Amino acid sequence: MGAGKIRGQLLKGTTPLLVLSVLREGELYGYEIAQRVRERSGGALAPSEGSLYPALHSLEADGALQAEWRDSDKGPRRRYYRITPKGSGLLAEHEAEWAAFSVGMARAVGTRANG
Amino acid sequence: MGAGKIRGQLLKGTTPLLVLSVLREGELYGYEIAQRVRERSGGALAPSEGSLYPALHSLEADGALQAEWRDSDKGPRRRYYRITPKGSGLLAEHEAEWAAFSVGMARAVGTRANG
DNA sequence: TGCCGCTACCTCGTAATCCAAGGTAGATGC
DNA sequence: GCATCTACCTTGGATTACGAGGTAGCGGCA
Repeated sequence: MGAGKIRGQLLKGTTPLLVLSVLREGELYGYEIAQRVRERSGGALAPSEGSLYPALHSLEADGALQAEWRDSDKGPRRRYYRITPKGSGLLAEHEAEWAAFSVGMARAVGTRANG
Repeated sequence: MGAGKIRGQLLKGTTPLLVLSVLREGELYGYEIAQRVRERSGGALAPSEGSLYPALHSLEADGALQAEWRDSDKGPRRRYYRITPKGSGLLAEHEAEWAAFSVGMARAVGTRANG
């Protein structure tokens, strides 16, 4: 069954990290963030809108993101998100936490451990 | 290490994988499983009893674990858990899912921890 | 005897947050 | 008008981690 999307509990807590991480590239709007995450993860990760938009609002409320409405030539207006200095700090924290977690999992599960 | 245990949402969905993984070594009882996970992860992961015991019961109900009460020389009796063939299959699935998730995260975030 | 601390099991309520499904709305094509 | 695509947003149900509390046996200590 190969390349199914990851769904369910594993994604919990990673949405802010994914959002902040893709926004490091520059400004993006919500719909585009979802596509970018899916692309960059090779299709493995695809946070749904029901979790993406609340996460964006939460990050904006925390001051980690700065947002702005802009009209589009075609289609509805878009809300562009940009990472703030505070967001960069938060990203660093999330990255460190993910790294620690990932290393801990690798050791505990040990499918490929050195010892 | 032990600077900070991973807590909260990141652990979601990983408890069955961790339990099955440490039980690959052989029979263990619940309290011991928790200690083993903590040791093997270098202190990074420490599922609490409030999540460990429900997970054990759930895995046993699914037929992934086989359990047996035994008296102890000192202290209360212990419930020893052993992994079943079905549990081994489930472990393989969880490992594959974790691997896919971990790789997807590494690609999306750009922070590699293992492999 | 009584109390405390350790091991070892279990359950409950709260909190987080994911997902599916549905809703609003503009632009385009038939 | 109606369907379709983009793009935003909300709601309700489900999963599950955690803290706090409970039951119990054993040993140490006064």
